[in-house]
Amino acid sequence: MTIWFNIAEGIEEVVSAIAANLDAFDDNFSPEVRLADPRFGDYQANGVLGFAKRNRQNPRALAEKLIEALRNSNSLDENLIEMSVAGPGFINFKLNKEFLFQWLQSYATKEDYSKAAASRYSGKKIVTDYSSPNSAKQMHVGHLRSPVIGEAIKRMLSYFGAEVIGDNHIGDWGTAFGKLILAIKRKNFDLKAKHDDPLTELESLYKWGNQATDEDPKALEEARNELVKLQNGEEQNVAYWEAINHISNLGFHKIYARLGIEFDYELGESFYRDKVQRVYDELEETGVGEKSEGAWVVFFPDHKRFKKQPFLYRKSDGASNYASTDLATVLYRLEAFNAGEIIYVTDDRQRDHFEQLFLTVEKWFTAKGYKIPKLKHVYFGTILGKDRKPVKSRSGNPILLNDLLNEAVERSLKIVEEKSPDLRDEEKQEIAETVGVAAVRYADLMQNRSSDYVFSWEKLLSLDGNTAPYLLYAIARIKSIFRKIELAVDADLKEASSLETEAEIGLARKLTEFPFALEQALSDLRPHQLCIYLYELAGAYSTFYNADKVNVKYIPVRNRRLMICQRTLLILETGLNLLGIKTLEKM
RNA sequence: GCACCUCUAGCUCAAUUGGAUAGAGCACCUGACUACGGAUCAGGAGGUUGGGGGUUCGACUCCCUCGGGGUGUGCCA
Repeated sequence: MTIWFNIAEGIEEVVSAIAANLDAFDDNFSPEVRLADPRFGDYQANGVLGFAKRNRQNPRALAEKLIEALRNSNSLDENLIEMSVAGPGFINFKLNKEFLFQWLQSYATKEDYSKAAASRYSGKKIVTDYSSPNSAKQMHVGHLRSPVIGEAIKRMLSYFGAEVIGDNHIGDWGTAFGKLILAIKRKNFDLKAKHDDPLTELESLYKWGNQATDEDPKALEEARNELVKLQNGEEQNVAYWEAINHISNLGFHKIYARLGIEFDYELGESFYRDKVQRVYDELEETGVGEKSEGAWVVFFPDHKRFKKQPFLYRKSDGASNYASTDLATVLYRLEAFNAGEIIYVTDDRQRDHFEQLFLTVEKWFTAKGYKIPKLKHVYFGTILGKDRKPVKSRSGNPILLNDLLNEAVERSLKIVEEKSPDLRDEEKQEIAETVGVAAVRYADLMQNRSSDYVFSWEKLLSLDGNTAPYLLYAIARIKSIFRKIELAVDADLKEASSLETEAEIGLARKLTEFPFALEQALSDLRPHQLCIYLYELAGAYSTFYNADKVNVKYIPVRNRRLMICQRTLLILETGLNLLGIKTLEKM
């Protein structure tokens, strides 16, 4: 019998194949194999219930029929997997310890894992669009989720074998620059002079410009003119614009470096400024776009909302907006990258925009006969304060990302000094940096992305319970055991006896669930599913660690426990790496 | 106004997408071997899943309705 990497999927296939040969079932039957409550088994097939209902049959009898056919076929070795019918028609599968042991031996190395996983999405080409901050503004807590979630999704897709491009679609073009240039000119700000904190100064210039244009229609007119001059390539404004972006990008990349966020491309909105004309032309030529109230828009007569609320892709003054550049971006990603799929990671306030964008692309590409990439909006909840309003610090400004990370690292350092006073100062500092940054990232990732995000220092900086340090600690203890025994963590362990204790079996069972958890996280693009799994795994390890001593004298027992430690380490490190979180030797 | 999202233990969140007795962390209480790192583990207490109705073998999940909170809604991104 095959020892499948993803067990649920393996059972699913076997059951499907058997059902296909039974008269009682037809093509509409799907076994729906899921993880089961441990009281009943390891996996359960729920599909018989739904199928019986749809066809007005007795589910229990149908399940009996299916299980009998399964037994007769010998496709599942009953010495490895026990099966039974329960309740109204569930089919339960119980893996015995010999199966678990064989699984652990079949998938032993990093290469075994990545090879098994990479078959899933191989051949797919996917662009992930994440972070995408606006120039001339500092990143604050509101900018945390997109890069953190986006990086995790990119890495998971890549692990599954897809060819993934990470693109940072920086907001470096648009009306903000008119206001900024206005402010620079009126305040005589010297972009080339030395400034202590240039990005902060740019941000306050922008605020000044924004206020001025709000209060004074003449200033607004002037800002528009500056923008038009920039868009027409006027030399001085282009020079301002370049300097502004240079300063911004330096600031952004300091944060990315700290968080370990990596992009393949950073094609900002400005990159598409000479590509929007084609969008205008093609939308007009195909009749997808129309002129309305002076602007160019797309209506969707069949849509309950967008028949009245159009997608505005060219302003009445002829200028582009972010809809224009987003449209041009989709086309570029199709033609330059041959993207089969594009994933946007932004907050949920942009849901309407992306829905309209996707609908427009569909109409437009259909009319032109272009291949339509799969378009997905991976949205996340907004960051709120305790008052349910967008989060602010005491001064009224949002908390800066850099300050948040500094605080996290500081708190971690205190704990390191308390728990591990013997380490060198340098080492403590490095550990604190890793732990602090990991805690913040994990706190963000462990929460279902689509719910709103209530910011609290306490939550993002927590170091107890379901947090990154808990996972890192499990890793540090495993490594410590191997150091003590003076054995490499990937040493080939012969003479391992088969699993025996409750804690060993519990941990082994959890280990085999990794592919299922990963699949689940990826099917919905929800990294928190992986977090939940890793936390449960670390929990099962801690239970095991406290219950069964690893370094015992009797080698067959010691080796089987070491083997479980190795697999736990492998999965924890792989999983955290997929989430974009660095791991440690000691802490 | 219209549309969408949301409401689960004191707090912060899960719940395998309609499955079996709704689970974790924090906080609180009780315990743990001088055995490999106690940033740990074992246990306890804590629930009318916002209210009401419906669909069915089965509902936190789907439908209706009422209420609380939030977001979006033609020239910001």
